[in-house]
Amino acid sequence: MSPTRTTSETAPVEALRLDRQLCFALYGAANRMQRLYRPLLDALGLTYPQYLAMLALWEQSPRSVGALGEALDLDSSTLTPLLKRLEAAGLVSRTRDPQDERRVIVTLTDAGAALRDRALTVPEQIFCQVGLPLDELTALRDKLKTVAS
Amino acid sequence: MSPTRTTSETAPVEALRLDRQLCFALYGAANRMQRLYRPLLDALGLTYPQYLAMLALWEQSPRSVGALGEALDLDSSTLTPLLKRLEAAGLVSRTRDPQDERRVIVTLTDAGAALRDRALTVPEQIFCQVGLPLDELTALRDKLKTVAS
DNA sequence: AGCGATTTAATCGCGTACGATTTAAATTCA
DNA sequence: TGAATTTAAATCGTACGCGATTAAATCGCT
Repeated sequence: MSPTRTTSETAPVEALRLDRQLCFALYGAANRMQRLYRPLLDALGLTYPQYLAMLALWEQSPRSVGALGEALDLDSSTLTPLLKRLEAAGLVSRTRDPQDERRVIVTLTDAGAALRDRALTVPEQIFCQVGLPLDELTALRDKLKTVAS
Repeated sequence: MSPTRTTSETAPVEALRLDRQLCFALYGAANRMQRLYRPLLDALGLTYPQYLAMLALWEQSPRSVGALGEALDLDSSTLTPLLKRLEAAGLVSRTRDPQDERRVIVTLTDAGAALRDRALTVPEQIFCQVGLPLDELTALRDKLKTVAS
């Protein structure tokens, strides 16, 4: 009755089991979350990371690339192309800081500021699909903030 | 004493605050986790998603692309190029299933199976850096599995 | 003032993710 | 049986992430 041994279900090494990995749970949840947002953000003409950048800018608008990167934990090699696309979409402007020409200042355009109104319903729509009670969601979010940071 | 009004800290719309978003906590934690793994996986010659694919294959080796995609929640447009790179690295072989020529069967090579030994210490090394007690890590992992799935 | 060190973005290369489409093989069923 | 449908992978295009490097501006120090 021993299983056929053509497949190598090599003696379960517990430490390496996929379903035991926090990293995989995180990876999967992050991917699924992005898929959940996609249809809503498509309607706004934003990608998921662009949406996060807009959230940051809606909170505070003239910001340097560096400050934005700090807030999002992304560096300029990721942000620069993303911001150029937001600029091409007419949502932000990018100008050198006259006080310090190394810095690039990102500012919401009127269209970028206005887009916030259309984004207002997004969080609620996502919440409904996540399927966690608010208190658990909050606890999960706060626990995630402590992971490897 | 009101703040200067050149910056548009537009009246805090609670629902859109970055620090309130589960999606952003997830996004950040997933990115940070990947950065944590990078130096360890570099030593194994694997990327992070490749490592996850190898975890799945170490559990069960001849698997179709579809079955692997099911396990990882990825589709063939992501997996096919990834698996071709693992094949180029000599860790897996890819062959058409003779029983059903639509299917491609992915099998660990000897080198691929052997790599598991060198991966054995990875989970422990990561655990030390994540900074969560085991019971909290387990609870977090299991909660993540329920998110949007 | 001058010059090396530092800081800030941008650039480049590689490897994902994924929607949309394509190709080929297997299956259904008229 | 054979045409239409379904299924499995591959292909293609777009947009990340990020390590490594580069370029330009500023700072620090004598």
